[in-house]
This record gives sequence, C-alpha cells and structure tokens, in this order.
Amino acid sequence: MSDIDIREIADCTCAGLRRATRRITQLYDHALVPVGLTANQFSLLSHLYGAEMMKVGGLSIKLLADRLGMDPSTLTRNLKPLAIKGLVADHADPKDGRARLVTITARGHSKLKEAVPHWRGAQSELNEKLGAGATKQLRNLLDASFAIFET
Amino acid sequence: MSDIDIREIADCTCAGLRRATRRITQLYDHALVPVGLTANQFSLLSHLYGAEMMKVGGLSIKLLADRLGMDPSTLTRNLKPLAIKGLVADHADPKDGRARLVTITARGHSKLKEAVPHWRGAQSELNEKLGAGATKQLRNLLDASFAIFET
DNA sequence: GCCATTTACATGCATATACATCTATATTGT
DNA sequence: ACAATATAGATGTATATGCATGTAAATGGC
Repeated sequence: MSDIDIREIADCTCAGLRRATRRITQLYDHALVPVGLTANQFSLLSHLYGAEMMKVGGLSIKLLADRLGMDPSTLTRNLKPLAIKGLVADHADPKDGRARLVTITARGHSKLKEAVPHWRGAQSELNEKLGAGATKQLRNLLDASFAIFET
Repeated sequence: MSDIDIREIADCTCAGLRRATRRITQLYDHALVPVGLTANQFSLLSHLYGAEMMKVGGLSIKLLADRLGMDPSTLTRNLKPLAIKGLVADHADPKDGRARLVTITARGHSKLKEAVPHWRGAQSELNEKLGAGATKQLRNLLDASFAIFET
C-alpha cells in the first residue's frame, strides 16, 4: 500500500514555517496584550512610523502591502481595527484619486512608543534562547526566502 | 520627537517570520490548487498519514494540536473542510469518552498521494532557489524556535 | 462511592489571510 | 478627445488563528 514517503513530506518547509510562526507569534502577542496590540498590528504601526520619519506623506495600500508581502485586501482589513482605535488615518492622494494614503496618528505614535518595551521583551527572549547568531541567521534566511519570490 | 528607534523595531523576528510565511504559503497553496488542498490541509493529512503508518488508531485533537503547535480549537476548525470532503474521519476513543480519534480515510489517502507531486514541485522550487544548505539550515532554525517555546 | 478538580473538545468572538469580483480612476493607443 | 486597458481599493467568501467560555467526561481526595 502506502506509496507515499512519509519522511519526504514530513520535511515540508512550509509546514515548518507555519508551525514556528504560530509559536513565535504567540510569544509576541502575549507580550503585547498589556498595550492592546497584536504582533501584526505592531508591525503595521512600525512601517507607518518608518514612513513618517522619512517625511513621506502616507503610504498607499499597494505600497505597504508590497513591503509586507501581504495581499492589499488583507491589509485593508488589518488596518480597520487600528483605524477604529484612532491609531492610523488616511487621506486622499492628491496625485491619484484611486489611492488612499495611510498615516500613523499622534495617538498611534504614543501607542507604538508604549508598546516598544513590551515588544523588546519578546524580541530579547527569543534572541537569548535561540542565540544571537542563530537569530540573525534566521532573519537572513527569512528575508532571502521572501525576496526570492518577489513578484 | 520620535524617541523610537526605527532600526531596532524594523528588525522584528516575528514580522520577518510572518512575512516569509505569507509568501511561502502562497507558493505551496498555488501548487496545490489543482488538487483542491491548501498547504495547511496538506500538512494535516501528512500527520494523519504518518500516524496511520505507525498503526496508531487515530490521533486525538489534543495530541495532533500539540505536534502542530496549533490551538485545539483551531485544529477542530481546520479539520472541518477535510471532514466535509471525506478525507478525514473520527471515532470515539474507547479509553476516553471526551476524546475523538481522528484518522485519514481511504479517500484522504488517495488525495494525499495525488497531491504529493504538486507539493514536491513547490518544495523543490524553494529548495533550488534558496539552496539546499540554506533550506536545511532554515528548517533547523525553525524547528529550534518552535521547540524552545514548548509549553 | 461522592464531590471537587482537571481535562478534552466545541462554540462565540475577533483578527489574519488570500482570491474573485466589482467600482472608480488613471493611463495608453489612436 | 475617446475608447480600451490597466490599476487602486473595497467587498463577498472561504480558510486560518487563538482566547474565553461552556459542556461533558475522567481523575483524585476523602
């Protein structure tokens, strides 16, 4: 019977990625509970804060989605809870009537600043337990994997 | 102003994991479209097939969820589409009236067998583009990250 | 044996994810 | 300028994810 090599398919890189992501996301999510953000929301605010620092007048859904490797429709929905809390806002793009430029608000800035120490706790814990070298290596491999399939 | 080090928070390991996982999951999801499975469903069937090979009379939700690092409630819901398609089934545990033992069906076995070549296409593409050594290294780091936060 | 506690699973809720499709606007070819 | 095409974003639908809570069954203390 069988015909299927269990050792081959058990080595699935995608399954390994998804499994580790579940665990590590929990680590960060739990760390951020006190400030009422998820790990994903922290990441969105970080990107918008980075854009703000670069004096960019907001990021379009498309540009931000590209940077995050996220579908634009997913990003639209992920921004909603943040918009409801007043942490992000958007305004029309004067250059393109189809686009909306998303920015971090003053409140979003405060919330991000409040979140950083909690985020750092998770980031440090992973860094220490996995090892600084291994963590850096992991990050490089993840970024390479992402970049390879750039569309 | 600012007070936030963008370089520090842009280096978030969790965000890197999630971003790479989105991309790589798409690679596998697209490869599996012809057989009507998602990457996650392929992973579930793999585990159940592995248990079947070991002559285990089905896996409980709890045991399988532990192996996958997945919340039991998530697993319950992820199994539903597979059960509807008749690819998995469950029966009462004679030793424990609370548990349900999940097994892969004959149809699930066929479907998995049908899926393997498509899955292998994605797995091979990633392996070639990232490099065999880097892929193995990535897998080891992912498994280590997962294991470290074993509960 | 009985009651308190623990465990296994299901369900309600909120967020996360992507594809197909729709609308509105921009761009391009002529 | 106009028509055809392409692009930006929103929405419907399905799967994925975890927490809080509820229900039923097992376990432990007495």
